[in-house]
Amino acid sequence: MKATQLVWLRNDLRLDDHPALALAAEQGPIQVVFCATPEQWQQHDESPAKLGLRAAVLQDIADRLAQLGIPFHLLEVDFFTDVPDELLKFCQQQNISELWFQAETPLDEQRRDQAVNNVLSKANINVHLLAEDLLVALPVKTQQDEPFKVFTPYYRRWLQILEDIQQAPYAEPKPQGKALKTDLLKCDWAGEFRDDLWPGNEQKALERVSAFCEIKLDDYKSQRDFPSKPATSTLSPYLANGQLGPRRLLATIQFYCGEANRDWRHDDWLRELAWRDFYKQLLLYFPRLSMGKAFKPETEKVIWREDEAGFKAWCEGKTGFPIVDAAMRQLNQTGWMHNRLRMITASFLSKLLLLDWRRGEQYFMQTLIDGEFAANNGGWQWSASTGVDAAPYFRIFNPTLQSERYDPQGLFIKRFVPELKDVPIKQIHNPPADLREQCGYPQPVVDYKQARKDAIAAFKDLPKD
DNA sequence: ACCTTATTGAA
DNA sequence: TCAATAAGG
Repeated sequence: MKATQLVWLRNDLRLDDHPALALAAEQGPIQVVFCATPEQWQQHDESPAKLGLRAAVLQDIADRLAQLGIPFHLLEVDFFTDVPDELLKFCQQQNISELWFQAETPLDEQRRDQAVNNVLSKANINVHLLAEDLLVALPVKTQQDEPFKVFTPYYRRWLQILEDIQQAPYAEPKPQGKALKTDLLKCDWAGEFRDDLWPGNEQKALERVSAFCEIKLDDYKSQRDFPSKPATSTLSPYLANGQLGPRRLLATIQFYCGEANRDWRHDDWLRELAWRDFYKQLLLYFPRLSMGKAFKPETEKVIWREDEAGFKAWCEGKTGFPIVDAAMRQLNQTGWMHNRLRMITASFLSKLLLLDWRRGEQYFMQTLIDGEFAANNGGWQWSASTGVDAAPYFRIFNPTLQSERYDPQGLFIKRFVPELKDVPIKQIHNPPADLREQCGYPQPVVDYKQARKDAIAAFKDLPKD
């Protein structure tokens, strides 16, 4: 009789392409557990939308596991620090001696996993802690054995390694017996989310990957920067909860690039997946990133402004800069924001309002359905010029120019800022004062030229540590 | 993964 | 006036 293998799901909520599930199932019959930690999630600013999607995904998994005859258990405690004892208790009750899970890189998660490893190992439970589930989980290091601090060289090395280690997606676990009764899970912590935009269903997520690669991969590079066009994958909410596995994404890219006779290694969307790996693995080497610290120590000396009215206007999409406001309203209404707009709004907060980038980072986490610590922190520090491979401090987005370039017809603005729906194209990017008055649209909260000068001055001559 | 300003030469 | 280009934040 083979020993029962317990698979602990965390941010990898799927059955397809799941290393821990697949490898555990080779060893014996499996059971699956998820441990909710709602207080901890709140401390980490996880948004209601993200938790809502998570609950839906868990229900989908529970139902499908029941069909396969695989037992699923939902545990709940308050904090990560409560998890080791809860898992130990569960293993002892169920007489389980093998536990499988995949690493996560933020510091609190690393510490939780180490504690689980210690507590369960002491109780003679074998802990199989697999690598973080990235496309390239192996260390990607320079010739000097240092972690890369710039994306482009990281990406070159990453591509080389990826070619060597290419791994096919893992198959979904096989049926393990008669179907079990399905339970309705109790997830009091779940929040509202746009399930019309992101169904909490693994099959639909996988279909979206294929549809995106088949229809949009060719034009991704040329179209991705226009927020009014549906040119991006919109898969990030599924990546954040781990509803899609990285090998499945790579295999789908390779399949459709092959069909189109293109080299998958030059695919621009794959490059975005490399950014995801880049930011996640950085947390292993630079714990200060998980501690609210800037990557560049000298930028801790920047004196950020105190401006509650400005912050509130930014959050609510009432800054008087149409593209910024449209972007923030897209975030508030859907839980998602187009990537180009994330850069524009982050630059606006950290440079033009000169507010501490951590405030923007937090608001994004509290609102985004795809909020994910590594990428969110990485993106904000890039924008604020405090991070790895950061934009130079003087690289400040001009919201009006960005708007003219990437929303030339004002279509995106009109979709989310209805006050401006009748404003002519020529004036939509920066309407004159009297027209704003007529439309009931706010005047600009900052003077762009002056704000730009102030931002450059705030960063200039910082003492090097 | 940016923007401004100065300069030049053409309309 | 205006587009193209270079330099520098």
